[in-house]
Amino acid sequence: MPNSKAIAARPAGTRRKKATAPRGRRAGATAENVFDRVVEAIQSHRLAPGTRLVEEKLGAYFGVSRTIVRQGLAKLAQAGLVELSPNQGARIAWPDAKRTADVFDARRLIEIELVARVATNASPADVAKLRMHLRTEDAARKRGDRVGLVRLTGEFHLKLAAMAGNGILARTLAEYETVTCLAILAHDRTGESACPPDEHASIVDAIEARDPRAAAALMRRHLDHVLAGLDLDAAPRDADPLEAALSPRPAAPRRRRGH
Amino acid sequence: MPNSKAIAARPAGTRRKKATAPRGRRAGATAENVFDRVVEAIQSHRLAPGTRLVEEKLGAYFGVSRTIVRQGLAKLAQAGLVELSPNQGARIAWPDAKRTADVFDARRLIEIELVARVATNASPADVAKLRMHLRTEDAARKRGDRVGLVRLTGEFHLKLAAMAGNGILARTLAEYETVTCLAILAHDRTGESACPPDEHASIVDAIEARDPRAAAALMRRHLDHVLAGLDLDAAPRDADPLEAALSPRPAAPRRRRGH
DNA sequence: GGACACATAATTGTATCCAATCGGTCGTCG
DNA sequence: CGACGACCGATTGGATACAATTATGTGTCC
Repeated sequence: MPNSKAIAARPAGTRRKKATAPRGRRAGATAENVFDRVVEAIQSHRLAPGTRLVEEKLGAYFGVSRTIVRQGLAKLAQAGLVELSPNQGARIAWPDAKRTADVFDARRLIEIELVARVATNASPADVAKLRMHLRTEDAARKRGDRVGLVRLTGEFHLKLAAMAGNGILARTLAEYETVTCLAILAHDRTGESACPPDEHASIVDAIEARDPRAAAALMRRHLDHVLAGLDLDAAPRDADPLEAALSPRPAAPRRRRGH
Repeated sequence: MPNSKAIAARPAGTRRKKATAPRGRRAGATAENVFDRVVEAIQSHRLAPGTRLVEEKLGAYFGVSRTIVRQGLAKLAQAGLVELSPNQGARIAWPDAKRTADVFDARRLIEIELVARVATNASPADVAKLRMHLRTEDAARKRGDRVGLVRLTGEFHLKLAAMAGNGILARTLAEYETVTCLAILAHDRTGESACPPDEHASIVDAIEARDPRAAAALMRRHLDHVLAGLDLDAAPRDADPLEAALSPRPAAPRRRRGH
């Protein structure tokens, strides 16, 4: 029996004390929030594949009602991050070998094309943005911030995709990216299989040199390397049952969207 | 892949009379059901882009509670078929020119590759299945069943994608397909822009001949033709407000699929 | 000791209720 | 006569209550 309430969950005035009181919408306690936090927890290796997600527990952790949790879970399921079986609740998905291979195959197809386009059309500003990102990645690496690094290396691919100008493909790739993250979690053998250090840099070099061929080839090799780092035969291992995996967030980057 | 359960319109009596009545789960009255029926209504041109979808109305039509309707709408929104603005409810999406172009771009990228793979690997059984499908398409065309034809031409692409063996890409393509359908609805100038009659057949020919290059080229041309048939400058026109578009049994005969 | 049957607890699924919000209407005032 | 503002109806957003279902534990019988 976890110490459910223990988490100083909501920083802002949660105050759900009085049922008759402002029972209306609480800003910030939305389904996207649940989604983001679970995604982040996955990326941070705090939530392992296979973990059971009980609605009420999640609600307690996040300080929201089951209604909201449910919406979040639905989104997560749609994104393929969570598996939702009829009367048995949700658990973090465990991408099997086939699915993992398929995702990488799909990414290869899409990203090779996108990076070539970027290499063809990228503005100096774009290149600068990528270089800046690389520096951030390096900083995280130096600092030994593995969690941050995982997130950042993922974002690199997303930024690249966004530069290609096709919103739909970028969105699809974002989905794939998260599943990739999950697959890495489920199948990494070293516990360390983030993207190899310099490959992103080489790709940016090729982009700056306006060499689509090279950029495409590098991207392909890069993805192949990441895939090669996985052990697809790994059997599902038991997951810690939610525990305090989500509760005490260290200084949260917390995206404050809208404005 | 809509598993249309051929919903017999609920006997309008929504029975919210007594709370003690069979308030439990009614098989077949699920969120997927709502999703499928709306998708089908879109494909059947019964629901035009821009149509406002009022939760309670939908619920009445489908004989389900708002809870279920909302789940369905959430899925539709996730799939990009419905736009969900914060306090203003849902309406059928109206893909603008950019979005439409992006979808076609994405489809080109993916389908060219997939069709080439199929042309490389297709078994005789696969080819037979495609030929069979072509016959069904032809039958619908001969019979003047435009609604059925729209659905079938879409399914052709889906079946092809499934044969390529990558489940993820097939799923992504399925999403794109539905959005394509929406775009066609929103921007067609003739009211008749289904896939040109013989192009599917040529593609199958190329597959049977095991000529990936040709298959890819034909697919590209095919998609370009469909896109060319659209008038992307078309301004949003007002949509009939849901009307009896979905309701029990208005004008539309047929439907009643399954058995 | 093991398997089955039943009671019980935990959890999910759905309906319903109430507050919040939006859009429009009407009335008042400048 | 037009503009602004307060009401009102319609509709969405969210929490909760309760039914349904699955999971778990216990006792009995073989």
